[in-house]
Amino acid sequence: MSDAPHSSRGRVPLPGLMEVVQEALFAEFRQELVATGYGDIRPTHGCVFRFIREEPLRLTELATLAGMTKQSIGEVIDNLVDLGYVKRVPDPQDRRAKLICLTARGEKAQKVGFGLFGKVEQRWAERYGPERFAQLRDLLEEIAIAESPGAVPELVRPELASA
Amino acid sequence: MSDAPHSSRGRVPLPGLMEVVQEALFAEFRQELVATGYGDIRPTHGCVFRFIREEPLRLTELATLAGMTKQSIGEVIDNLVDLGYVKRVPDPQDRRAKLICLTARGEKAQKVGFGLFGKVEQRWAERYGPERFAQLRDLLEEIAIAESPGAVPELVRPELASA
DNA sequence: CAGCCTTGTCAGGTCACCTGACCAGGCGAA
DNA sequence: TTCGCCTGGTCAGGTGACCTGACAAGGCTG
Repeated sequence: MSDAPHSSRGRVPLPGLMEVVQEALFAEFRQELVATGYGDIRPTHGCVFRFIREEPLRLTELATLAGMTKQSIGEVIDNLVDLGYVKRVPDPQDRRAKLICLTARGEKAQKVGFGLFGKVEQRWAERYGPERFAQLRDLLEEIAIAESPGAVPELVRPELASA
Repeated sequence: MSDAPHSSRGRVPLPGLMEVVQEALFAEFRQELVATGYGDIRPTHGCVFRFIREEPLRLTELATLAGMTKQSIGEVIDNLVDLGYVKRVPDPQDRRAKLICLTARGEKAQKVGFGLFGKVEQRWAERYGPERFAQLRDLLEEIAIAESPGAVPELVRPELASA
């Protein structure tokens, strides 16, 4: 009782707080995605859509970028192939390798998805104050780069975020 | 190219950003926890430690608070019983029910855990600027309450956060 | 062309959840 | 008081998203 606003006692642990906010944000995105007709895209699929751009990537490269094993990424890709969002194309440079490419449907979905991230974020910015929200994002970006170098390739390789 | 700092293009999607920050924060907590000798406490166990205070709770109440099924919470409790952090005590009020109580070891672990959350947060605050960091927390709290009423019982029932 | 490294796949395991079925015990109405 | 219904907890089994280990097909270097 009579805790100062930012004292150490009586505070909700920050990780839990971040988790509920992140979940709410993602849920709103997900809802939009479903409403747009892409309900078959699950959160796990993000690890593929995030990284493939103009030039396709190999499964192994994708695994490294996503910080997952080849097997796990392979399973996600199997799934996306079944759904018609990506295809495996034999790599002309190396007969062992396969290039993972977005199909036309996949490219469209990716564009829609990135657009919805922006839309939801803008909505939240208006809801909670553009200035404060911009500060939130700036600090989060700063922390992300400082704490997890390499975990945010889009920040290190900005060409990845150009979609 | 020549994007304004906060334009909609070329931005890392916010949910991903939050995820890496949250993960880094939690990893630092986890590391401290291990270093303090509580390496056998896994992230899943949080759903029990978070909610039990002076008066013990029933499994069902715990499940509701945690937003999980009775079965899932039951499994977590089984595990914590094996580790010696909690015990099941028959409820004198209702012979069907069992009260979930922290053992002495469990209470100590809980106290240490909450302390470490505070410690890590304070370290981050110093690292990134106490003012900015306090603003971050404030906005996150505001958003959490607004977006997920009920998902942060500690904010709604502040007595839960008094440890 | 022999031996080693890389690419992707197959098989199987784990962890953190879930649903469905069920029993023991409480409780209100007949 | 006892019958039928509701509730607390457990047992059994399933799923999704990862993991490790083993391996064949193909490239690369001496």
